[in-house]
Amino acid sequence: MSLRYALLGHLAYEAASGYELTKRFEQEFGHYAWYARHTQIYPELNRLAAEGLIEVVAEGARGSRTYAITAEGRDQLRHWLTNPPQEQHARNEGVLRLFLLSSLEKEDALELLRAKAEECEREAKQLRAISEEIDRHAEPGGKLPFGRIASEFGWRSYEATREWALWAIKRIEET
Amino acid sequence: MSLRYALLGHLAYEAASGYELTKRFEQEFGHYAWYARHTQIYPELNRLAAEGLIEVVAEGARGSRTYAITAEGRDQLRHWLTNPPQEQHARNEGVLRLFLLSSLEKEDALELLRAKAEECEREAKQLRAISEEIDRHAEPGGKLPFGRIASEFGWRSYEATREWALWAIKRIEET
DNA sequence: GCGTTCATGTAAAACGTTACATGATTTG
DNA sequence: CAAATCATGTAACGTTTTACATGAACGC
Repeated sequence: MSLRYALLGHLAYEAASGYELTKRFEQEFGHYAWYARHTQIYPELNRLAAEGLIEVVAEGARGSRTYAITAEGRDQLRHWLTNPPQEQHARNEGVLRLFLLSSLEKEDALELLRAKAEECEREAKQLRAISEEIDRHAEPGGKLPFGRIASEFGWRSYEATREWALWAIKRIEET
Repeated sequence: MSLRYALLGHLAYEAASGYELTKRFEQEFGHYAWYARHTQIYPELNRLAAEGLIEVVAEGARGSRTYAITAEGRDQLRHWLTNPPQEQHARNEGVLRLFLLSSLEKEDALELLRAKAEECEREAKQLRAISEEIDRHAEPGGKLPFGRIASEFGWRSYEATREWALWAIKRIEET
């Protein structure tokens, strides 16, 4: 069910083709929020169009179709966003791996944690650079670019994970 | 495929029954790392046992079976943990909702962000209290309790999300 | 002894991945 | 004109959810 709202959300920000949406799902958006492949995206776009939540607003080269959200789609998206469920759960392989580290031998765990801390540092720096780049190019007073809120969340998440990994290294070394 | 390693990881830390594992998946573990229901857990435990990766070490009241990981299971878990994939993606409805906020009207978005920031503050405090509680009860020099690494990750994640929400509120208010 | 919690299971439906498929347009 | 990329799709398979099901033990 979430996939359709992920798609509606993208299209609420701006019209796009299935191909363009697919690429976005492969970037920060799919990295933190919701990942999907083109094989799931195209059929869902067709269903959304059949239900009148989105519509084709342009056709381009190679059979590409640009979709835009309809008023009905915007209503449903708004309803979903403003009615969050009480409980929620995750399925994140990266975090799962971190949680299971304590089942490894001390040295194996420390090695993986050190590698993770370094990876997080690299990623945080990169996303911070992307954030600043977006800010430089944004016209002042214009709408907050879609990727901007994601990149900010991304670097803060990586930074928090890095600090957690450093804490875990210390705790494990103490034992 | 991840579910089996989540189960092996739990059992590598300590033996448990399907029922106990189910409860853990409903707590922090399922909240951040990997969520599963009993309807998925019990059949997978039976498969793991049939493959010799875990084994029944005790039978209790009401037909409960306590499983422990075998040497073969430990090998496979270690192999999985020490060979992480290059790319990884998430499917997290909570984060998805945050990412799509920018598609709402300014006031709706601000209201949700404020609610989120408060929720994160509450949760962070609670998990921090749980972390300290675990530390108080742990014997010094003993192994790092399984939930300890999770609760630390949890409160740091909530805190980072809270700070991000506060940043987003400021950015949206500026426009 | 009655309601709750413990403890496990199955089957159908929904969702997501992998493998396969096709052809148009652009770039060098 | 060949290779890369753009752009969409289908079908089989695997994973996860929902709905249904059963009975034992515990607390009052």
